[in-house]
Amino acid sequence: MKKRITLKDIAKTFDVSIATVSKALNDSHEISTKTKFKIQEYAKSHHYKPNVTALSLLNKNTKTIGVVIPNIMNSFFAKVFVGIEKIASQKGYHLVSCISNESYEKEVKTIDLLKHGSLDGLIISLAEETQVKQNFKHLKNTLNEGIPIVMFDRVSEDIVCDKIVVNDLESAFHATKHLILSGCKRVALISVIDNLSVGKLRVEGYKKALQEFNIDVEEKLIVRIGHREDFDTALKIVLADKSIDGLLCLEESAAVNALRLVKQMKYNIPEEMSLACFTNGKLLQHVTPTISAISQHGKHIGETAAGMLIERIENEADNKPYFTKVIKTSLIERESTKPLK
Amino acid sequence: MKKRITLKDIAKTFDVSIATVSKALNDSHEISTKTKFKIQEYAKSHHYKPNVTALSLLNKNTKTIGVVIPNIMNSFFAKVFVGIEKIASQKGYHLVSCISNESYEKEVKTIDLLKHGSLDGLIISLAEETQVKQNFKHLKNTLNEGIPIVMFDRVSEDIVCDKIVVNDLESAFHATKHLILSGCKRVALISVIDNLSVGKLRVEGYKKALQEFNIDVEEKLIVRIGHREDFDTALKIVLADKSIDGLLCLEESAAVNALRLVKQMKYNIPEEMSLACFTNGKLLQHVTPTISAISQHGKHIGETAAGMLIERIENEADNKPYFTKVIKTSLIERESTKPLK
DNA sequence: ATGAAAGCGCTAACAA
DNA sequence: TTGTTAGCGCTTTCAT
Repeated sequence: MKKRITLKDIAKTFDVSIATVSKALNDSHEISTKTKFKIQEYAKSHHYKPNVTALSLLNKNTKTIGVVIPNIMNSFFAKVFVGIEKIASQKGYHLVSCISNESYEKEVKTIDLLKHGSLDGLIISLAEETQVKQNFKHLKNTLNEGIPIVMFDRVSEDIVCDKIVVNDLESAFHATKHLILSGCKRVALISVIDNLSVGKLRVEGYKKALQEFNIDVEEKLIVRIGHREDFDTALKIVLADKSIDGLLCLEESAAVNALRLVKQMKYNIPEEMSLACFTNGKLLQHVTPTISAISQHGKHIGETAAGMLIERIENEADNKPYFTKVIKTSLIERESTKPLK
Repeated sequence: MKKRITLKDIAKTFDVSIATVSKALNDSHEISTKTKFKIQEYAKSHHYKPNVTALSLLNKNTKTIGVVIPNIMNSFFAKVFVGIEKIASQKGYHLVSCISNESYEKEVKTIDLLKHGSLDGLIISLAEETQVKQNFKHLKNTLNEGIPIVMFDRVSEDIVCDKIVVNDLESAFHATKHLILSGCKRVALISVIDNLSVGKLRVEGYKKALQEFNIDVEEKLIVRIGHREDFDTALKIVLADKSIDGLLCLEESAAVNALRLVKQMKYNIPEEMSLACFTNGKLLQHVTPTISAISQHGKHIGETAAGMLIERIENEADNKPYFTKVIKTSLIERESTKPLK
């Protein structure tokens, strides 16, 4: 291992003090032009670069942001990550990333590991298990140590920090309303994320829309499917009720699976069965028929999150009040829903 | 910002030296049981955790691996990332990740930034632009500074380090052979990645298979489509030749797009037109008909890469010869190809 | 059993 | 204009 060159090495070469070299390289006016020149030349030709660890220790900042994401194979989170990465790298921050895999333990472990001196801030969307457990000590500790946090999507009211969410309730309200206005008489809701804050909000929005049209909320039309249960079986039971003519799925994979089943059952889509879902992933544009979706603008969420966090990190002193930013979703109409007249 | 507690603080509390506290917390036998006990208790109750930056500076390691990936929205790279993350976190390493976005400049910039003291090793798949430019100074410098690199998938012979690739040539050979054996008379190849090392190898494999069956290689059946060109137009021109009855696509998105066009043209799939492609993403299982694919086992590649790198980092002294590991792909047959008799 | 001192690589206040 | 010193938080010899 060829050792990297340090200030000390340069100092020895020119028989000057380390401080002189430091100042010369920082172009200090205290140093003579001649000395500066020769030192800078030498440093450049020897590829001197300051050791960032030493600088971190000195400045107590690491120009590093931690990103904790439940699952990178989920297109929403992947998009958010892209957004975060874009802004962070623009502003000269590194990303230390962890995939919590929906596990509380992994989330806690990483954050614990990260927060001790290697992190200026944290961006996180809670693991499912964490939202179930409702145990947020690890995050509260992090905040207590002065490390700012920005939460997105899966957030918790218990944690006082900046947040970015979409208007889940309103989006579900809007999508349900759209289904009804397009002619659906009985809309069922399919949730495999009833453990999540966002899942619950979406159910609320669905109910609200029904109420607006004076349609009774039937609990049996709200299908909550756990990880252990068999999705196909659960859905088939519901679809035994032939009067159902609309499906609101709370995320992408449920929609794609539901589509497969509905096609199997020989429904005409969208005439006899309409489908809409949350999260606008690639899949939805490529299945047949294509599925209408609520886009959460993941990349934008990521960019906003990184922006807010870096703002917070670099203007710590300001002590601005914490803020929750709501990103508006958009409904993208495709073949699985009837157009409004 | 509540300051984190340091050894100094503890030392002051008990009126002992910093060294004593350090030893006590490391359970040194040099320290009396009594002293150790009270110091450890105090540290625990005050949530003392050593500052990792200070330790990094001291130990010259950061327990951090850099990961440079061209595009995280690509399911192959996402899978690799998951694999890397799994092993790295198991072994106590953090991941600093960068999305190069296929840009040479971004790749160079990040690596330059990262390598100065904040990285024990690097895992990278080259950006497209880097493979075009064939300029690898940034990587050679990194190696020269003693930072080990593991390259995967898009590698270069110019860089002497550990590598992980799939048997691209052989896989294309096998897939083409499969198409021919299943009855295809004229197989075309669609590449939107002809700039990449892997793209070139796959073309070789395709040619080799034709030769094995004494079929003339027709250059016009090898369709190379650049980013600027319109995929649909280019493909339609080729498909004007109605005798083509098989398509080997070098990656997922080309296959999905080709499928769409072929369906538009009212071909029966797979009878009149068979389709197979590289990279086994989710999309392929959800389109109609489903598309046969060559799985590169991305997660396994990631796991292997992380394993090799950490091995290298932790046993630097061993100076083992560099090694290129070849991961065997598997062909997953779906509806877009005819079964072999 | 405990402490002093040096050092990891760097910056900055203060001296010379 | 240059150098000395102290210090960021920690470990590790080498005294005591």
